[in-house]
Amino acid sequence: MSDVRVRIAPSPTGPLHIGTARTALFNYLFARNQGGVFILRLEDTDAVRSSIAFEKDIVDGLHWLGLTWDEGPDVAGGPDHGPYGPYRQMKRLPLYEEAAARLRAADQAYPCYCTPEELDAVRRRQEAAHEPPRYNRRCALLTPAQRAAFEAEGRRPALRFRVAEGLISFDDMIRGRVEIDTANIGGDFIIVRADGTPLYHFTVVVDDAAMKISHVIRGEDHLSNTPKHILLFRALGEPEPHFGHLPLILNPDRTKMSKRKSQTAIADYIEQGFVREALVNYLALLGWSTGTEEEVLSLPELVERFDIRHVQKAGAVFDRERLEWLNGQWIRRLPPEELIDRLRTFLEAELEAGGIDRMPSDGELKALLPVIQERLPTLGAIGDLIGFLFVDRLEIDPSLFPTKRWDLATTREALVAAREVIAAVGEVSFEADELEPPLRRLADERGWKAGDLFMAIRVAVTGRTATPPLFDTLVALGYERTLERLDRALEASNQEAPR
RNA sequence: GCCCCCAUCGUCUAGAGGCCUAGGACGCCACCCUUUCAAGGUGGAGAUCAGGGGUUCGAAUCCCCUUGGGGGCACCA
Repeated sequence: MSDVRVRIAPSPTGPLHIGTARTALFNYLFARNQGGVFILRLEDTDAVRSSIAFEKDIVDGLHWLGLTWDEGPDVAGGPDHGPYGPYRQMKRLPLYEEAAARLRAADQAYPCYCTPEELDAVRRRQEAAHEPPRYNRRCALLTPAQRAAFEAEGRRPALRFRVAEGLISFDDMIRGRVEIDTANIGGDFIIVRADGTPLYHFTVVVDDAAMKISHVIRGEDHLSNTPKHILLFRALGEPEPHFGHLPLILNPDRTKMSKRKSQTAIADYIEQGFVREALVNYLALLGWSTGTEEEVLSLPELVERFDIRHVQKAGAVFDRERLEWLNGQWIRRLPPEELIDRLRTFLEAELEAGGIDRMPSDGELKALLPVIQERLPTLGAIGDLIGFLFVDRLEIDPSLFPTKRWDLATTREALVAAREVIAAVGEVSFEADELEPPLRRLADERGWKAGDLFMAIRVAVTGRTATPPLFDTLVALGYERTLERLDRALEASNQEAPR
């Protein structure tokens, strides 16, 4: 085993985001490719916004994607495992307190009595003067007496980290050498709130150090924050990890992907019937490529080929069409039993929503599978595809009758004739191969185009113009119901246009 | 505003100085297959490699500038 240790550190302040999922995936691919360790750590120090429901969404979502981690919590709200626990920041408070005390004792951090309102006013003034927002260091050199005076006022101090002057540089695994002057990072920053809870930039460093994280792979939005982290690692006397900043996932307008402009919750993709194989495959190829022309790759294949040096530097627009194409690819690759298994949830939802009146049996699904597997862009499309087979009473949109190329009289005449032919085939030999020849013959005899006849039957028995192949559909419907629906369509069309 | 990052078809990308008349995929268009819809097959349109300067015998590839885009600058993560 290598000494590679990477982590995904989501905060349970929202549902699992597509960007978080991709960052998790890249960390996972890197760890597995290198024979390293992949860790899940929950950054829940924002007590106001964090919730167990979001934690569940995140943990479940990562599991759903098929990612496995070696250390951390396995279940929302449940225990965690691993030699560097606990893996929830709110349970690591003593660690941060200890680290903060050390920085405080070494005067690398100092208490700041400025109120949020005061800081806001300063920031506003700087903005108005076109100056970069930056802490004015009012509390940086307070005397004990001044501190006592603030305390007497009842002010509770936050703890601020002293930012040293100088140039910070590091070799980003994706971007190469990056240099940032600490004069440009906004001045001394707060590491512990007035209420004693620690802040992100601080906890992330304390934990990455404590958990011996070797490579920090995260989104590019953290690139500018990296000097803060490096400064903290140094102040704490800890070795710096390697950093790698992934390109951002973008909205169609090329801004950072957001809930407002894109669908960002993994749960929504799951609910719409995207399969994990496709989502993983797609996300891996957003910002990375194998360097070959391979496109459809499983998680193990991705692990095998992953190379962080081939990760793109520029942001990547999320292309839902391409995801859907990949989803179709993977649905077609699923073993039949597996597909049926995954379809069940979606059929149940369809039943729940009243789209169908009964659940198809496994046998029925299995028989239908060959014609639906290549027609499903998402699992959620199943109701649309075959729902008409499982409704008790079919409603036909009157605008579909007569069919496009025929008038009502011809349509009705055709249905009457087709009903006779189908009835003559009989229940025993009700098979696709038995149905097609006589119906073709019928069209021939009457001088109709077979396609027009088939369309009339299709609309009559399914209520739709696009369906799986007609004869398979009729067989799935069954002898009795096919005749019944033909009769009803004839009745309905009669009422529509009485002659 | 300041700092940082980035820049190849509409989109995701291949490209590590000559293999590039820039390749693939999605999407789009046409044709084939075909009872509809898909799937599949074949072909096509689509990028003067953001622009301009260098370096070099030779640049999409290296350097600089410009332009454009993005991100960061919280007692959020």
